[in-house]
Amino acid sequence: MAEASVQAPTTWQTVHAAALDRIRSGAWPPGELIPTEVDLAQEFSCARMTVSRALRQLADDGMLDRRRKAGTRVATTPVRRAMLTIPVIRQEVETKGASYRHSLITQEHRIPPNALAARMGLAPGDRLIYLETLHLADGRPHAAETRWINTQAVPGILKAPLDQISANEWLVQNVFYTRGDLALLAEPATKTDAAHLDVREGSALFIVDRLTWIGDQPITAVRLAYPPGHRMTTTL
Amino acid sequence: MAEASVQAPTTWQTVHAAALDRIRSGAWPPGELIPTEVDLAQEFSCARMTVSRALRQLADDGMLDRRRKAGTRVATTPVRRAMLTIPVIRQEVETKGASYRHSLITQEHRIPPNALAARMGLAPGDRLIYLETLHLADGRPHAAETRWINTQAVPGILKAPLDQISANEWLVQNVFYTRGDLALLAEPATKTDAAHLDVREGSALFIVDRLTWIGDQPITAVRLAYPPGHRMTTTL
DNA sequence: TTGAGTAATATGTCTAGACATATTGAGCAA
DNA sequence: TTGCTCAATATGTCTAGACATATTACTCAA
Repeated sequence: MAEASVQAPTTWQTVHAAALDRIRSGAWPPGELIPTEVDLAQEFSCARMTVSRALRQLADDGMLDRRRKAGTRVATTPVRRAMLTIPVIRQEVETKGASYRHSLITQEHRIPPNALAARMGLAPGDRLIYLETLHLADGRPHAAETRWINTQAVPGILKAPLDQISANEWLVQNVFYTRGDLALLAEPATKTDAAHLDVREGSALFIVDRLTWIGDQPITAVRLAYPPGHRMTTTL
Repeated sequence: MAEASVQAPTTWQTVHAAALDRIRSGAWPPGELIPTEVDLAQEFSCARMTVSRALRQLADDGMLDRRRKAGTRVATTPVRRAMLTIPVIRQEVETKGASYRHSLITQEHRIPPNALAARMGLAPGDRLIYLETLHLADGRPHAAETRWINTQAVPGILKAPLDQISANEWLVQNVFYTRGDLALLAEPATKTDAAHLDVREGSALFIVDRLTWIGDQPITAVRLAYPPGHRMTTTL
């Protein structure tokens, strides 16, 4: 029941693949101006929008630089961009096949250190919720969390049973942030870290530092400390 | 010369913004099925493709899950994805306003450790180029690089003057990889790290571990060690 | 020579209609 | 009940033409 070979329609994926191939093979070197959408549409016998869709995708992925009138160029620094997914910790643990549990160590109202208050744009003297939580995978320490929450931005948190649902999860489920700053770094374990994670003081910890906002209102500042051996991985 | 207020055309950005607002405000809760493209097109008095463009953008950003026939739902786990840009180290240094320099410490052919050979899928006994490079910002250590290069995949590297141009830069300019695995972690400084970076042995270093491929051929494996205090930052 | 004004041009987007494709769910048969 | 078939449906994509917009390149006057 073989169909006669009909002229297969050109999809944007076809153009995308062809263009990517030309970039990779060096036919279109970095910095080079590539043919216009109209030319490519003619070459591939398709509509200009089809080409546009393909090139936009490549531009989104950082392979091309596009500017009106100026045309489309191959990116000079082939952008090496990595997508890191920042999971809810429960998921992070459970996708490893381990069982998740968390334990609330400290919960109190406290005035944040000046540096943090400044970073969050708070008036001096403003109190925040301060939480210390230990996340466990199969009963073993997975990460130690230190968190400050701005109750003015998230009043609902005051009624949340944070010993049952972690602040991490509660916030993800209840609050959409509009902006977040993320920093990854290494730090030696403090005495507290060492006690929580059951490692020696001064051990090299992997730290995820995050500050999230709704508009210009700070919601929460988190420091997640992972014990030695933890790897945050991704594919480029 | 004020124009009479003409019916402004609805752009996909309008729909995008409106949809995002509904998601954030909770009008479209997580997991909820949102109206179909046809309905939204009617609501916003625009073509279906305009709505489609807007929703596709939101889906790309992880805010929506779309499936044919099943419809479009608000993502239950609002994927928090961070884009990390992995810069060429020269750029990383120069955007800080510092002057870049690198120094080649070791360059030799060597048989890689078994673990690495396995990870790269090499036959036992295959030799690679082994490089130790120190990257300097304003003359001070910025990062210590340990790199293995597969000459079979990149024969051109043999002719590159690696004391003048860093392997990092040479590879970025000359080789397109098709896939890369990236890991971020913390490690205590080895004796070698300590000497290169001028820190105490055992200090908490931020490590970027990368393995890149062309098709199924491994190109290079890199370990970049950053001294304490280094932060890799991004915005979500 | 310089600067202002203008035409040319490549990308960005919208439209309206059409067909493709995956998936669901209903109806029917074993 | 279980499994199969088929119609319904929402998204995915293509087309052809039109207008919008940013930016370059050119022209001409001060």
